Amino acid sequence: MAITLKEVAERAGVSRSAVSRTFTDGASVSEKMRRKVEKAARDLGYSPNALASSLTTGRTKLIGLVSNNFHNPIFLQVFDLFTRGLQDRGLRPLLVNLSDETDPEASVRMLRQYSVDGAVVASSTLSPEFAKAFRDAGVPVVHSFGRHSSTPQVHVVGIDNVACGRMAARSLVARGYRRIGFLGGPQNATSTQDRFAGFMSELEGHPGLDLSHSFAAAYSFNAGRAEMMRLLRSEPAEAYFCGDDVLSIGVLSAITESGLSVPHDIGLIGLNDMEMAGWQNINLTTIHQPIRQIVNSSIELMVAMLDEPDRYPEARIFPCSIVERGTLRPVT
Amino acid sequence: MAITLKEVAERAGVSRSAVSRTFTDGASVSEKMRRKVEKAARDLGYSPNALASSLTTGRTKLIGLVSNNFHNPIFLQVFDLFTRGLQDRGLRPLLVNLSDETDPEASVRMLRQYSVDGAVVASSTLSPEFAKAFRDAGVPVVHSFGRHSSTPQVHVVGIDNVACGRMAARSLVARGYRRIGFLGGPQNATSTQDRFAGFMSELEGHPGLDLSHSFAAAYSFNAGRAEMMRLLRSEPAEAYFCGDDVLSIGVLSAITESGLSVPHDIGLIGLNDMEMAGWQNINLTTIHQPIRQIVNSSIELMVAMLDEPDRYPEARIFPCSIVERGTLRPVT
DNA sequence: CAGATTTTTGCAACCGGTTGCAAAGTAAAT
DNA sequence: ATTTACTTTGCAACCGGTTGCAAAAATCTG
Repeated sequence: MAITLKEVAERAGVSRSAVSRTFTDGASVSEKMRRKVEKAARDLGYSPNALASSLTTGRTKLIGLVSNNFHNPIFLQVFDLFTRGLQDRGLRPLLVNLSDETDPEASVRMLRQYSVDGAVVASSTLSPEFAKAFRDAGVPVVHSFGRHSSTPQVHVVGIDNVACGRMAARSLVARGYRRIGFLGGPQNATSTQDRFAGFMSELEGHPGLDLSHSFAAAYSFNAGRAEMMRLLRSEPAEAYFCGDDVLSIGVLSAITESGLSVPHDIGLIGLNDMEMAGWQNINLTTIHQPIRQIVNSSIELMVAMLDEPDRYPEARIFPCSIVERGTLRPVT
Repeated sequence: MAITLKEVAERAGVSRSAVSRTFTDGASVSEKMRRKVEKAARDLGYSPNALASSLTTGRTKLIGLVSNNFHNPIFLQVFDLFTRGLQDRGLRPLLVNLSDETDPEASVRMLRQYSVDGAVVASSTLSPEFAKAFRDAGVPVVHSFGRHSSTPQVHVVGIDNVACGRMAARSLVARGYRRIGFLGGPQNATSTQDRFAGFMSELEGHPGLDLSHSFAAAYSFNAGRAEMMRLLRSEPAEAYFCGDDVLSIGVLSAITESGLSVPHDIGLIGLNDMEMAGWQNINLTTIHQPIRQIVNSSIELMVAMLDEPDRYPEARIFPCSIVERGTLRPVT
């Protein structure tokens, strides 16, 4: 077993409180005492037990990092940014993989058992109610990549997917496309729904367009490719707004495999601007989602909430912008 | 604050031990008592504090998941498999992102403070000494994707990178390539070193070959592309064994951008068989690394070690195999 | 039904820390 | 040298559980 406070105290010939205090900053300890204790601690190789102290302080510095996006490459970056950002602030990410779980109950219970100081729900597909379950259980929560709302029930950090849908629509119209398709991710994902709604509402304002839409089974290469293959069997649209980049790349693959070319035969615009979209052999025109800012802002909010748990729920929405690459024809 | 054992005990009119026992399986409690306690617990919404109990039981069910590979897409799958596998066994992954950290000391200390039951080091670039530091600190550890050794100091699960290098070499020779290059990942990564050693040792047995080698700055698209661009400025080899798939894809991009074609002008073989390698617009010939088995086996080993911490260190090496796709010319 | 055996329960100490409070020690002020 | 004010230290209770042990209750035997 590891060295305990008591052993250090005995070795240094002081009380247990004295040892505790030298390892608590802001506590009252004389220089002489501190040196004595630190020496003993060093000799013994002592390091304080964070969990035992959490019992009395009520703080574990554990943060639940809850996600169901373990298949989309952008989430590797998301995890990278979250773990580094949290670590830099002395917080520890306890990772929860929801896979197909949609019921928050089990995760909430588990995170409460481990007394996490807070939870970050990082998902563009889960509903606001999912995140709310954490709040209701008394766990401070921020929903990253969550659904935009002007009156959120929990802290939300992300983008306005409806506005993104509109932006994509405008850019297709501006390029003179008339037969326009929406090829979304899974239909039950909030991000899909919002992008779809924004896209369609913008296009409704433009008469004479020929609109269509369909949904892929997942945000994945294979789902995008399969759905595009299906669309190619009848007459496809002139241009598609795809649910996200990885879906777009599958679509791209399907199109070129069929002997058609992009953007000559079919135009394509994605969303996310993942690293791969910029690879020269993909070169996807897409809408940039400012991931780094979203993650950092989420962490800031989380940290703020640790001091002020009842902070009024806030939505932090970051603007997106189109990154012009090679999968849409130029503006006429 | 959350409901405590004591409150449940008072409500049920029984002792605290009784409550504790109903939530500890294998403890002696009568049916009547159990029902009484469970009712009270339900009424109050009680769930036991895992960390408080860890104080006496000495088990937290926390497992440190330590990695420095937050840029290689295959690690998203690795994290997915690890988190799910651990969760399924009632264990909780505490994620540690090393980024450029190569000194284990800080991570070891941190994980000890949180009393993790064990640690998984998931990295193909860190040295065996890194993992050993955990063992030396009394933290049961398994090194996944670590360097193969017949006398390992800690449990290692992965592949034999030397053998993979040889396998790649043989396949290039069999296809009649004579001017052959090794284009590795970062030179200080153990996986790079081993693949290089195996590759070269095999080729040395074949006289009359023209060998070359170089190393990319990282296992990344951009590093691969940049290094290939450089090689293309003088006379490139006929075929390359690339450090890994994501590197290969960058190399592929550089080649086609230069107006050359694969495998007509230059052949390419990667390593990992990541999902992307199978995408029809990439179609990379590569060596398959059985990630799922490696992760599952690592978890099994970890679980075994929880009961038997002094288990003799074991190396579990899984065979790799070539996946033939479209970036090498056919065997002559 | 008494006695022996087994099961269930509560007491109290413990896990590794923290912290309010009062006593002891130091330094400053008179 | 006293008094006053402030700092440092230790005591003891507490955080939320677990567990060995012995007493109490239930069950089994003959």
